[in-house]
Amino acid sequence: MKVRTRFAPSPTGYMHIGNLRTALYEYLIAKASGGDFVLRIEDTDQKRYVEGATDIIYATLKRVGMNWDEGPDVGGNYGPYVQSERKGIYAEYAHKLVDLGGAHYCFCADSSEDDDEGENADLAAKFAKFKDPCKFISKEEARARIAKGEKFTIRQTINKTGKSHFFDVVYGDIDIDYDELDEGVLLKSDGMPTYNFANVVDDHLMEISHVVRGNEYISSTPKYNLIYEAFGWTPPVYVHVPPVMKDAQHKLSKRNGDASFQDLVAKGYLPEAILNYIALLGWNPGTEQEIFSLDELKQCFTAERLNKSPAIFDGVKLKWMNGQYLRNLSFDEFHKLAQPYYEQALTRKVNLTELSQVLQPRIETLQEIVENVDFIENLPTYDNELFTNKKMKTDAQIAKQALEYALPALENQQEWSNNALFEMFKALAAEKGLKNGQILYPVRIALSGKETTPGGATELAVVLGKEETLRRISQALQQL
RNA sequence: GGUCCCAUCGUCUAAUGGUUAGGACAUCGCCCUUUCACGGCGGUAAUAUGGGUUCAAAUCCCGUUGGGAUCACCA
Repeated sequence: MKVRTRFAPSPTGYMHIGNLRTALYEYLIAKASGGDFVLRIEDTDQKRYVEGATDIIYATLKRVGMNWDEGPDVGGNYGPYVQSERKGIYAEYAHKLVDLGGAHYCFCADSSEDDDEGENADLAAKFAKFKDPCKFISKEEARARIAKGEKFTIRQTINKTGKSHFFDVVYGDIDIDYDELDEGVLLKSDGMPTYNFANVVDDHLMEISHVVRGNEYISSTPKYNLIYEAFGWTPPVYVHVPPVMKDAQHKLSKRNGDASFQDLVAKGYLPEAILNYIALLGWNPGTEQEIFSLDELKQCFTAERLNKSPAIFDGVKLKWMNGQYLRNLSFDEFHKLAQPYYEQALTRKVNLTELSQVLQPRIETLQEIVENVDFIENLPTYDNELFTNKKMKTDAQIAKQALEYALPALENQQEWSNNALFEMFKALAAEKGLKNGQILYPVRIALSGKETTPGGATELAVVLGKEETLRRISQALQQL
């Protein structure tokens, strides 16, 4: 049997990290065996629908290279792939389920129109405890009332007692008492299905073989199995995954202001690095390899190595990993990705090629470019105390001397490259009886006004260009 | 509260009865070095807890504690 998985997000806003990880696992399970990855939009709750949300889903999946074989935009043999367009299908199956004894019509008032949350909870408690009184209304009577125009829902009927059992790839054998199961609404009074019904009907009709979803669905899985059973359908393989956490107590969520995929990209993280990092949040290959491309993940992913316990999202490690990806980029790729950040931070014309060269091994997110190049745009005012450095054996006095030597030497310098400048300074230091650092350190301070900089004195000189270099050294000499 | 699930360094995790409990991030130290990084080398650091079972338990069983999920006309 062909493996088919689906990513079935609700278009309610941003792409959350947890969602993306679930999508990744679904994609990998399918692709590990050459199966199909299906995209289905679950928009049965019109109240929560957010305009543009599906575009974010498309864009994110495409950006990380997770291409879907079937979906609303690309079509397929099992469409439509948007649930709101499948309304008629659910209604048909829901009425059929009533005939099969797996559901019943219910005429209880819609408590969701009630603003009082307390009453809402009371009603829920009533159903949980006594089950639904409407289940005793005969089908004939119910259909007569519906024919008269009375509002209704279709509610699941659960008459079984004892324990239900199912196997989950991650959690193993799970037993849940049928008494714990609610006779929940399957088809709402507006004719739309609830998730509880739509996902079963769609997963069956779309021939989904593996259902991958958050472990919060474990406790309702027996209800879905009852529906499969009533229809005579075969349930899918279940893969419930633990949540991605912000800390030990809280899930990662947009509501808490936690970063979404697009937030991270905007902060200068590479999509490949984000994907790599989240793949390892709850899964490991069984080897010590940590850096994986999507293709490599396809090669070695197995759902059996998925973890049971929640994983805390560690931004520090993601940063490290992003740094690894940045360093593995070819120089040209890095330079290209850096451009927007240069445009944002610099108006002065400088040697950007040299700048990229010094930045690439130093930064962990592209956003860090901005804070690293501030001194290039505007030389900060600095105290002469900055020239004092114990290890370099310099102070303001030595700096003044060193810069006085350096200025004419730089003026005469023809080849303005890192190597040439470095050789020139070395020779100058030797000639004047100074240590290399005693001349290079003051030059670097004069050029940057900062204690730490990306790159050394000569690299900064190349970045700034001859004219600006001379200007900044002269300025330093004036204040010394 | 009922039910279900989870529990190895600070964090992500490896070890499917026998390991000096391994790796990575972070942290600390050293080396490299024109500052800072990068890179290299090394250190600190974990089986929540109490009982069993076994020659042997991180690993199997039970309890405790801690945490999470669920109990919607949301998904």
